[in-house]
Amino acid sequence: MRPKTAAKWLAEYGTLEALIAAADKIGGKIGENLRTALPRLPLSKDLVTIRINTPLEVGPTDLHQRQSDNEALLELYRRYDFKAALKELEAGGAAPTAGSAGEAVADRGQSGERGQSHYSDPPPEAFSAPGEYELITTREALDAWLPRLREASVLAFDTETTSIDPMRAQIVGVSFAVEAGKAAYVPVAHDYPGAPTQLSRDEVLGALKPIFEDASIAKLGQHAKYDINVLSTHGVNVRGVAFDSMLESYVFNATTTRHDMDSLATRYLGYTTIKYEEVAGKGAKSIPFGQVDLDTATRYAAEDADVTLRLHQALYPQLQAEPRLLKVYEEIEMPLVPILAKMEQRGVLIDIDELRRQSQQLGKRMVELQKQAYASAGHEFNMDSPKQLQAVLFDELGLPVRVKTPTGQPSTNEEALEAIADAHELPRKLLEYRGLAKLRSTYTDKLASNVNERTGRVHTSYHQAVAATGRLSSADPNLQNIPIRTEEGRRIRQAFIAPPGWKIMAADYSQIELRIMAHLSGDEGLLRALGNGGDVHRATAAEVFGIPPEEITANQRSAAKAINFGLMYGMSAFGLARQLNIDRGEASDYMARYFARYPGVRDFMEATRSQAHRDGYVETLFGRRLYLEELASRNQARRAGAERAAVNAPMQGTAADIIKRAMIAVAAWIETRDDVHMLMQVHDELVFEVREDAVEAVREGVIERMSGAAELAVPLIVDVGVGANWHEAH
DNA sequence: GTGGCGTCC
DNA sequence: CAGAGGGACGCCACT
Repeated sequence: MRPKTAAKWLAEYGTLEALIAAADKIGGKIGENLRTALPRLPLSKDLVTIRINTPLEVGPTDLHQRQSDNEALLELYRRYDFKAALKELEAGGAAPTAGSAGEAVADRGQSGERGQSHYSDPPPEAFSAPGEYELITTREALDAWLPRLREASVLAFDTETTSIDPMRAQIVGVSFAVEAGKAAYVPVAHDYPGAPTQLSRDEVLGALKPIFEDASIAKLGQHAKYDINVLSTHGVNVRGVAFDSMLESYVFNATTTRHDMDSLATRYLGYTTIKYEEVAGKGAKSIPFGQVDLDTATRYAAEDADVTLRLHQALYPQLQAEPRLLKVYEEIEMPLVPILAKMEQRGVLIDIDELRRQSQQLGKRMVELQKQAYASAGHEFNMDSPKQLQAVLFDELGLPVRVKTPTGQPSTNEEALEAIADAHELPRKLLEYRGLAKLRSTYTDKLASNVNERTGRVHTSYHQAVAATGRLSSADPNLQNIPIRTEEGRRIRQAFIAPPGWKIMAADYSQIELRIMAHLSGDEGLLRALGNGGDVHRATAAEVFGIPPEEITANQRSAAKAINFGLMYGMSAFGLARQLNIDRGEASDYMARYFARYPGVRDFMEATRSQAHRDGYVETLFGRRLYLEELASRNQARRAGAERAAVNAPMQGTAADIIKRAMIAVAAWIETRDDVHMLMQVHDELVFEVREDAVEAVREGVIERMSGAAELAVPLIVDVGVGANWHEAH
């Protein structure tokens, strides 16, 4: 059950007056929909009427900041094609108004004309919170709410727990809001001296379960995946999560760094929320939420649900006004939420003994290297400290400084050590030590510590609103940067295992970003090189060097590969030269030949840059949008960086869209099977555990759905590997 | 909290 | 002329 959109309501009633009259007659119900449709309240006479008719008082957002109130009103009318009212307003003119809006208009001069006033600084006015927040501690009070929850057009909910790790969290209370300003908190496990009697967790979850599990009741959360996971560990399988204010903000403008509720409330509602630290303290002095007194807890928890609802009312209409963004939100991001939740809950089985064995081996070798390094330097020092390393290498040993850090210091990174490795024995020792130290601290030891004692698995968190391009990210632990390049690192993957009778299956897209570049650019040469199904880099080398593919040398192939990848990142001839360890002239020559053979690629990149400068954003194939504020920067380096990002984002972002679509298709297919689970996503790869007897069927089904996730001008090729562990599956 | 470094796609 | 490779997460040292 979705609320009607503004356009539908206005179409139905014809005039704003008629709509308001209808709202008056029916009262809250229409008011609810109206609020969803028109969350902003321009200070015009017409909309003051709405304000009176609805309890909502959302602060002005970007629309009002960058335009006068009357202009904002006009834009709303235009957006909803509300002709009669528009004419009326035009007759009265749309003179700019004074005050904060005027300042914002001035601010707009920097970027507004290029559409970058899409969002702006926090609005000056707050809505008049708090609303009516009810504390529920009796069965009667809870029962009185149940029908309201069922009948809500959108049910906002939130859980309060004992941990930010959903796999370990215990629920201490649940809150919900059904209309702005009307929210409730149901504590179930607050325990402190003098704590009032509360309903039990079992009784409350038992009463709410039919509602949470009813897919026809549209639910809303802020970062709902967390609450879905928490409720899942409590035996409640949440369905029907149709909205998530965090993802609405992310799709609306992914460039905004933070999409947490406090930031969003400030930004879009002009409202300062109660901070968690204010009620529970922070650091060593913090107390569990269950020890927060019920009055304070109610103000905090009910506000969470209330603000979530208000954010949705502010953000969702803005998405509705952008059909392509709305599609990304409704058809990609929201369907992905329960899928990611499931992957996180399932986790990946880890062979912890294997990790321990590897850790010991690494430690042994590190001690040897340490001794050798001390002897080589003539004294002991901390090999993990770049600062001490710098003193030993460049001050004491007097080795030449070939590479500097961005702050101008002599660098001790891999490139720097390689550059002086022939002049002294120490750099080699350091290089090997560094590699091993990295493997042990970041992978073998850390991964082992992340294994959940209850499940024997690692349960990563996939962050859905972090990467500006639309990619997912993974944390705690990060499963998207497990080593693969070197054999000793790659062995870490031997610890990612399947249970007895099951296999690990890894399915990855072959050169997906290159294929997207071919598709978006339409370059005939590149399309041909990718359409033939052969070795793309070899084919590129053949084109660039003008010789048959079979005569291409290893060096020529790797040069072509470096160009193929480098171009997608906006690399220059200088960068290519460094990458391939050749001189700049040669690198320029390669790139010139590349562009001569693939002129469509050059044109596409140039077109992307100019479109980005014109609009202030770039888009993926599916309409996901990335704003690039720094395109307008006066700082040349920043501007150049933004241009590279502008060229890269459509490819990286389209790849992200495609694999997300694939995940949705695959998840729908495997939903009714009990012989396969999707475990991991690593940008162009999906990893499953598959029962042995189902391997062939699943291989076929997964390839079909991943390949079919987009129709490009070149085929989407998927490679599949199967093995006892992730290492073998590649 | 920042800088340096290193892992992945 | 200067600067020169996109997007992440996380470890360690150091302030």
